[in-house]
Formats: sequence, C-alpha cells, structure tokens
Amino acid sequence: MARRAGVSKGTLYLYYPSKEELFKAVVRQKLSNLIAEGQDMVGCFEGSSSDLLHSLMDTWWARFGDTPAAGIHKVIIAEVRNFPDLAQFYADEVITPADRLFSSAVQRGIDRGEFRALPVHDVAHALMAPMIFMALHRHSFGACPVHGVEMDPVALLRTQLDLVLRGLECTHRPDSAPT
Amino acid sequence: MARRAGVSKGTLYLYYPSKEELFKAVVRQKLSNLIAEGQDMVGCFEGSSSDLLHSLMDTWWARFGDTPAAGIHKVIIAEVRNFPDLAQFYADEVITPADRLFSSAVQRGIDRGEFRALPVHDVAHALMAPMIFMALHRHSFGACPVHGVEMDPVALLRTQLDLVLRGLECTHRPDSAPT
DNA sequence: TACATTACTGACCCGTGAGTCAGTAACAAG
DNA sequence: CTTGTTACTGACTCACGGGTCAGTAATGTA
Repeated sequence: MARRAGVSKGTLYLYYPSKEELFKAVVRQKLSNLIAEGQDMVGCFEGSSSDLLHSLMDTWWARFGDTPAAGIHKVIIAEVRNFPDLAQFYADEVITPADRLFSSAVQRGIDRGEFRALPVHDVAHALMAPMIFMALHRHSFGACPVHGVEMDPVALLRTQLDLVLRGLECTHRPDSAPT
Repeated sequence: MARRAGVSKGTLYLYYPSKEELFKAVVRQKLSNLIAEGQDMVGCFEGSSSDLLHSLMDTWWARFGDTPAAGIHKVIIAEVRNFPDLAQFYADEVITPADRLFSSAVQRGIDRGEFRALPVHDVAHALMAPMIFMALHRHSFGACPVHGVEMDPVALLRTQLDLVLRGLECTHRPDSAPT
C-alpha cells in the first residue's frame, strides 16, 4: 500500500471509491497532462524534427520515466487482466494519445523531408518502448540489491535515440531500398 | 495457477519444493538453452552482422517472445521485489547472458567494420527492449478485449530492426553492401 | 462548556492464491 | 486377492491485500 505515505488507509476511500479510481486519478494527473503538453510542443516547435524528438524524449523521461509515478506501468501490466475496464481506460487515456503524439512528431519529420517514409506508428513504438522498458526495469530490478543489471538510463537513451535518428535520416543518398 | 494444465496442484509440489523453484526450472529450460544456442550462432555465423542480428531477433521472437513462456517476463517484473534471490537468479541466468549474446553480435559487426563503434551494451539494449516490451504487451493488453492497442509484432520488429541497423551502419555514404 | 459537523483512523471482514498432507488410485509381486 | 510401493489428488490452512465502518479527533459555533 503506497497509501501509507501520508495518510491512513480508510481516509483514501473517502476520496476515491476504489483503488481503481485512485489509479485513474493518478494517471490523469501525471500522464494525460504530460501528453497534452507534448502535443502542444509538436504543434509549436520551430527547429528540426530530430531536435523535436530529442526534446520529447528528454521531457518524457525527466517528467515521468525518472519519477516514482513510472511505477504505474508496472501496476498496469500486472493488473490489466483482472480489470478489463482499467485496460480500456489506459488504452484511451494513455496508449492511444502517446502513440498519436510520437507518431505526429515522426510524421512532421517525414513531411518536412527530414525522415524516411517509414510506418509512423512502428517508429513511434521504437521510440517509446525503450523508455517504458527502462521505467519498468527501475521499478523492479532497480529496487533490488542485484548485481549485473545496472543501467545508465541517460546514456542508454542517448544511444538509442542516436541510433533511431540515424536510421530515420533520408539523406542516405543512394537508392537503397530498405524494405 | 497455470498448473491446472495437465496435473493437479499437489503433484507439482512433489517435483518442485516451491513456486520459485518451479519458475527457475522453466527459466532454465526455456531461456538458458535458447541463449546458449544464440551464442553458438554468433560463434559460427558466416554472413554479415546485419543478417546475424536478423537471425538472432527472428529466432528469439519465434522461440520465446511469441510463445506462452514469454509470460515469464511479466511474472519476473511483478514479483522480483518480493523475492530478491529470484532477482539475482534471473540476473545471472538470463539478463547478463542475453546482454552478452547481443553485445557480442554487435561487437562482431564493429570488429568487421560493418557497424559504427557505439557502446555495445546500449545497442544490445536497444535491440532487446522492444522485443521484451512486446512480449509484455501481449501478455497484458493483448489478452484483453481492448480496442486501440493492437500491434503487429512482426511488422513492428521489422521496422525496429531496420531503423537500428541503418543507425549502426558506419558507411554513411555509398552502398557498401555488407556480405 | 455543550453541541454539531467534518476529517480521519485502524481493527475487522472476505476473497485469492501459495503451500500442506491425509487419503485414494494404479500397478507390481507374492 | 492382498499387500506393498509409488503416483497423484483436492480439501484444508494461512498470509496478504482490497475494502468497510463504528468510533475518535479536530474544528467550528454559540
């Protein structure tokens, strides 16, 4: 019970009818806002799409991945099969909007001729998956005194983004049909 | 209890002293062997390192990610904080060897002049994370009747690998078709 | 101080799932 | 058939965590 942080058990049920609703409240506060901000950023951004993706990733990691709230992912994965309506909520409130956010940033790059015309949703996934994976890692193995699984999230994300951005570049000149 | 598949509860405890030990047995049978095979593949492979990574990814997905055994990841992430020795076991038996496997394949590419000299462990992560993430997804949202989160794992992995391999290429110029 | 209204508490209830163990089924040998 | 040995079973116990609610504390009002 993360609730012991600050207040007793019963009190929570005065404010939220169930653990599920509490969860939804946390998700809305932490994630929905962050995604909306990101969407604004994509709309207003002036620089290159590479820089845009850098900004998105950095913001996401600093504001969510690197905070205790990232534990949400773990709970979602663990509980979703027992609470189907929570699954639908999370899909509508987080997964779909986040996908749209990153996809639109990638689409911007394609439209401006900076990126190759790859399937945007798949690219969006390639960008999000490692961050989510690292968040999960930090909230499982990262919390144990286990040797051999240490990670440097920032370095890892840097390499990851470097790889993907290079992979996206269309300045590869020669025809080279990728797929 | 996945145990109901074939045999009754009590019987299991004749063969395994606890659920934890059962888990370790499954992990050893499913994962350790697969990783060892992969390591052999890296040792013997004749073709280009791009093809090697393709083979590794395909094998891993077909033999583990796309099977029920991939649910192991979910359990590990959910339970690791309550069973620290299981965490160490998994780190020693799976995470470290898998990291070594993919890192060695990437290192091969660097040594042969096919890939840029990026930090191999980070690249290995970039390769493994999306697969693990998809395995997790299939065993959480994939099992619910939820709309808006469908994935095509094969297409996604193809795009992901295409991105990373391009990102790895050191010849940012002409063809240099790897052999 | 007396009373009312709101904010909070933690002992209790109940369902779930891990682990136990007395008992049953299956089979081989006399 | 009977006895011994092995393989298996599922009702039971127990711990844990979500959720309830009668009761206590805090605050306001006169």
